[in-house]
Amino acid sequence: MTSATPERRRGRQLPTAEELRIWRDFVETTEALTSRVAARLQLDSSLSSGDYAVLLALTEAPDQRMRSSALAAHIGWERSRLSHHLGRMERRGLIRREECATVPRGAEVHLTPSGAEAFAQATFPHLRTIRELFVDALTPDQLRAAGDLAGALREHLGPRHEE
Amino acid sequence: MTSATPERRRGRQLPTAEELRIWRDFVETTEALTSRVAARLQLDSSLSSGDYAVLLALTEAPDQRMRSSALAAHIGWERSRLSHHLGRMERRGLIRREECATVPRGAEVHLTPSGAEAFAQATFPHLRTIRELFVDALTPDQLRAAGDLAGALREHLGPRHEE
DNA sequence: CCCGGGGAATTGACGCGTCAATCAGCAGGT
DNA sequence: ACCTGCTGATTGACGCGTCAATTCCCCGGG
Repeated sequence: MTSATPERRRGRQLPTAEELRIWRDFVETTEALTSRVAARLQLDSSLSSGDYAVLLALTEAPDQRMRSSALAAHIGWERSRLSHHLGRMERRGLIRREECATVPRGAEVHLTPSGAEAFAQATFPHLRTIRELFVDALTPDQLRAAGDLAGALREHLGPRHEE
Repeated sequence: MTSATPERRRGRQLPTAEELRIWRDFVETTEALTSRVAARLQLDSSLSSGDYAVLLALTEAPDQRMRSSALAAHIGWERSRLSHHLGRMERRGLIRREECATVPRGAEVHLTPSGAEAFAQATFPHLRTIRELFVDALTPDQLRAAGDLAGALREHLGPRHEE
């Protein structure tokens, strides 16, 4: 029996129809939102969100360069993902990879002038998009709630980081 | 602080640092969440979220079959995306495509027994995952807030659906 | 000197998404 | 009949992600 103890139906049973509805709504909406933001970024500047993340990190890095493993850790990507992405970005001239003197087998990622330029051009419209599609959609309360939500979800997620 | 112009600083300026922080938190967290849910689904049942969405729609469809355009509309996918995905699913024997008698050039997507079976096996652990990673992470208030948020964002997003 | 590890990074295969073409039938108009 | 155009669906090219090898180099033992 599925005890209807007031305190705890959580943790044992399946989600209710209402909870499920919220889940689907939530997922579909955030997916739509991020894909719209990404599409605008692409239109405005020919950069993907991934490009933007990399360029942002490099722009803020001392000397606009970074070891690729440090970069991966910084933006929370898997190494191989970054490697593939850097390959594509290098072809487009946004970054450059150089052998690193200090570390054996260490690659250093440099921001090129054209990469810096692309980032500089992109950032203003991108921030505006975030405001238009996210911030402006929400009341101050809802915005706070979004922050809370993210915190709660992340906290719940973080611990059990692998089985 | 952000100018408290009575009228509403919305729509003109860039997001504040705080708003931006919330945005990043929100996006990163939801991305982590959905990718974890997808990974679990994959582990438990060898289905991707896309597979699941398609199988769910077909399972609920009268006669477990559906015109592919209707299917695309139902789950909100682009036609070509669905086409690619159905190709992959057909190779795995989850669905079957047949020429549709009534409509010229119309393809009808059928759920195969093995597709139905896979869905049946997948759904219970998947719902449990949703409860564990999403519902259980939130208080009832936060859950409601998530629904509100989705509603507000979707509403703001929906109108200008494309130019 | 050779050999087994181990860390840093890359590579390849493959699934997944998007965009832009393309194709097959079925209008209508002239 | 012959273009024009429409809708439904597929295809190809390419970017993106993940997982499982693989490479390179260095280090510590034997």
